[in-house]
Amino acid sequence: MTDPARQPRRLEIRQQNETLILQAAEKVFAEAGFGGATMQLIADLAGLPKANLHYYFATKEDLYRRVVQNIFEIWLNAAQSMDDAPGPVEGIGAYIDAKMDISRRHPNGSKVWASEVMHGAPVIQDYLETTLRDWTTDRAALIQRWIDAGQMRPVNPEHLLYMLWATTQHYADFGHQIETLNGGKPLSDAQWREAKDQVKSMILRGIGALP
Amino acid sequence: MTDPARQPRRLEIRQQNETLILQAAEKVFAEAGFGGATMQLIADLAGLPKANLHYYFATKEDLYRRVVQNIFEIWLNAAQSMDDAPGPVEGIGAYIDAKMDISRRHPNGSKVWASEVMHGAPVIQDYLETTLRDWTTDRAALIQRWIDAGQMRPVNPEHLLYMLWATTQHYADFGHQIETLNGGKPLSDAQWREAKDQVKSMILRGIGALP
DNA sequence: GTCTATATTTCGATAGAC
DNA sequence: GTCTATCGAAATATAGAC
Repeated sequence: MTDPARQPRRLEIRQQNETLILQAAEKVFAEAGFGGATMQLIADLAGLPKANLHYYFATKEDLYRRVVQNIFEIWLNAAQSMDDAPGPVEGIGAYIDAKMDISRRHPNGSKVWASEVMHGAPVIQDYLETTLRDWTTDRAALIQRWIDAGQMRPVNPEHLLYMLWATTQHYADFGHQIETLNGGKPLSDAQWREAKDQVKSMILRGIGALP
Repeated sequence: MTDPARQPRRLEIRQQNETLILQAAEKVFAEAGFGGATMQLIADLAGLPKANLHYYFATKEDLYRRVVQNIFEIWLNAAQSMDDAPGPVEGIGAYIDAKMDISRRHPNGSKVWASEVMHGAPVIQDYLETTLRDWTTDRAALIQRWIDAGQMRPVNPEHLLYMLWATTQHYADFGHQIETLNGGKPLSDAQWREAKDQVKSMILRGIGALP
């Protein structure tokens, strides 16, 4: 009777349903935007009555905020790869690899983030001003140390970071356009490898870290 | 009485009001998304009664479609700069200059386009499959000729185009994030020049067109 | 061509039985 | 914790006088 496998505790039920709802919400918010998404669509995709969504998330905005926070944390974790590297080839190369992998595996999260920022970040402005600003300052300093050590050309670190974000996230946010230009078919495994190689090659050469 | 300056003809009234509505619509669609935008918000911004919008544009989607077409044509015109150039330094350099200028002067149009593509291009899919695909094929061939002539490294032309679009449009689409990281202030004239120089320098060196 | 009033639909959110 | 029924607000779009 108290076997968790047969009779899940309240907490486990809550976590399971929250995850289910969050996955459905990410997809619907990505495809329709915040304003275009409806609680009914999310509920249908999750296979739950609409009222249950309001039981787990008080408002549509609460649900949306959780979706945005998720992708932000995924990106922050991926950035660890940059910190332990001995130089830009390894550090920026690993960061590009990680960001490209996320664009492939979490395209919807990336789109929700992009949409949120494009609309003026009404919900996560505090993240931009605290966590993201601190992260950016630290990584700009790291890049500057590589420049001072002669490991790459003297570029503006902020604009390099913008280029890294823009280029890698483009494969998620504009994935539909890329797919259309690819004859209507998603990029294959080989094409994704090619994309990563091309992005790394052009950027690492662009900053003088590779000959 | 028939003086056009005092007594505008019907056609002129129509064009004036259409332009007024389209400008307001671009701003509202950019800030709220298609689903979040309301005809009332657009009407208020244009200073017209809501019913007048439906007199000039039958539906919200018709109005939206016109806004998306506008930015697309602006980008196509800007691409002329690439065609007459003797090589990648001049051609891609001029294209980056033009795209960066558009990101600064038409950030809302860029955001509406980005949002449309992110949501699967429900309204302008035919543009992607015809005009954009042809444009991309032609420019990829142009880049390939520069490669064959030894004017740049052998990169994948499509991925170079993606990098150009991503990097330049990022300054419009993620302008709010950039502004926040810039201390809450928009980029100054000097900072926009710096951005253009950095983007051109990194990309042109990345493709081996500059030493 | 302009504008007020309104029809109709749909949404977010909640009440209350189970 | 689940679900049906429903409320009240807000949206698109239109009717019809001017």
